[in-house]
Amino acid sequence: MTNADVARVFREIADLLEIGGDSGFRINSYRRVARTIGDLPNEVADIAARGELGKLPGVGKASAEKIATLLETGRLSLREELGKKVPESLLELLGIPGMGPKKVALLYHERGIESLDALSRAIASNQLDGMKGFGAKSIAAMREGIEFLKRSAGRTRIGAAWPTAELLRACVAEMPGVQRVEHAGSLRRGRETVGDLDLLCVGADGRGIVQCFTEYPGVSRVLASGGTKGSVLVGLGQGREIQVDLRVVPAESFGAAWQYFTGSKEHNVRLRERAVKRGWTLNEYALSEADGGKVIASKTEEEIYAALDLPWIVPELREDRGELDLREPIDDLLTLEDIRGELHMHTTASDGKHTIEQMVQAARERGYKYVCITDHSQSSVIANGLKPSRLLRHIEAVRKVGSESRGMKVWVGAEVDILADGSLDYEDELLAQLDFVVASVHFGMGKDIEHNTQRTIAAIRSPYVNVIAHPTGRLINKRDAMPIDIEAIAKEAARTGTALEINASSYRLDLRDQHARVARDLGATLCINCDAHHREHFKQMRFGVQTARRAWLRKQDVLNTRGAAEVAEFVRAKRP
DNA sequence: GCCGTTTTCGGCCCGACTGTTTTCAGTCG
Repeated sequence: MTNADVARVFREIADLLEIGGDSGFRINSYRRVARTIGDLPNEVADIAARGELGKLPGVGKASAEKIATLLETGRLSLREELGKKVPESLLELLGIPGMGPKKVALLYHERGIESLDALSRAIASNQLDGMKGFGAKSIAAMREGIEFLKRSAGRTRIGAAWPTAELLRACVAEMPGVQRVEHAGSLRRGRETVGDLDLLCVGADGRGIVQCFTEYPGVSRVLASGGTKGSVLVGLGQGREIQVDLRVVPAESFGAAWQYFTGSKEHNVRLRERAVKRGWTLNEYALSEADGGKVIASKTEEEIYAALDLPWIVPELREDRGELDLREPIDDLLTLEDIRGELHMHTTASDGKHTIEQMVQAARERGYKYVCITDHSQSSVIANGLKPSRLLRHIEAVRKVGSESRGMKVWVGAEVDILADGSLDYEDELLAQLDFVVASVHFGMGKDIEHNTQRTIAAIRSPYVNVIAHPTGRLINKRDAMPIDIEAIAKEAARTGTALEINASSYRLDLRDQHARVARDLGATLCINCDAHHREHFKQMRFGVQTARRAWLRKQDVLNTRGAAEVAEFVRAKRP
């Protein structure tokens, strides 16, 4: 059983308990366990084998036993009993916006509705008419909700959501009476996917601004529209939609509101607990004395954190992953401005869209000090990988561009396939002619964790390999990460002086945040690359940097924050 | 079910919007 499997079982238990009307606190603890396991960078089975399940946050004696049973037998009696009490297909009904456990239970007990299809049929044949709590508007909302569920494929890649978010922010900024507007939610925290978009604005006439917002031309449906809050659906293209929430607050509440709507939910719960312990209460308007007492802080996030004896915590860290235990802010947390070059990109020599000159020019326009051209190796046939003879000519071509490049170092490298047995797609004699080598797996990812790990470690041990690119091969929302032992890989990378990539493409973001954090903790150097196949792809660096910040990476942890001479020294130190 | 600077029991974060049960429960974030 993978971590995701264990997490799913705990989530399903929580959902089923909720439909059954169990204690909210008990339900929450199952959700907490699901989240803890789902977030783990390493295998929960290894933690179980060491007898350390109870050390995980939110995992007590009862949950530890359930996890162990699940890992040993693949089954859990509580889960199976709950599945017998009510049909499992009820879980899919919870996905309908506006539909919660109480309504699902009511539909099941009073009308025997067990699935999305059954609900669609019941609505179509007016079977819900006269049901208590289900008026005409509720039924219409359910019908549209089912349609939305079919159109939306869950969470959206941050790269797909970002342009729409920026457009909406600019649009709200132009509305009459709006003084300030900012992103909040998981977009601001830089998560790899977002569930919805959150905008927060300062303005006096909330109702007027919300009204104006719901009339924006891109809005396909208005979900809610009140005096301080509006929710709408906006098209993302290709028939996909995303929910966008706008909150309007007075200027004096902006800090409290921004903190509140940035989340994460878990971070906020911890923060409010901290407030309660001091006899205060924290909401989106202010940190204040309990029972409507005087306001302690509200204007800025900094004031609120300071009142709770905390440094201001950067949004990417707000995940309840230990950031509230920090006494001091992390020095030198990586920023976009720290990035001085890119070491993984493609040209028309393999499957890129631009020539060497065009890619170099695009990097120059971003202010980079160096680039490395890394086209595909011969085994990547579909990507027009280079046979050795072509590579030799390509090396000459890149060196020529480099010799004519003023103020920016141009290196020649390759993205070399790691073959099934861990060997590389070019001979050492050829690799030795390159300035820098990126190695990666492109096929045969379906193997087990032991095989994948040894395959990657074999590549790390080559004296010519400088970066392992997209180490798990995942494609967000498309292909799962291949299982790897990140601790073993990170230790070997640290020992040999090999960097591990955070691929900044929003399709990949690989290593992901939690993996990168483990890698850094074990002493490995990270390297953030856009894997650009088009000059526009350089813009994805912001997502890679946010992922790195979520991994608590500092400037010194990242290879391409260093100068060209230091990068060259990183290579030289590993060569024979 | 979890947890502890109110520590082994008794708490566990907070408010907006909607529909409709006309005083509030359900859902959401």
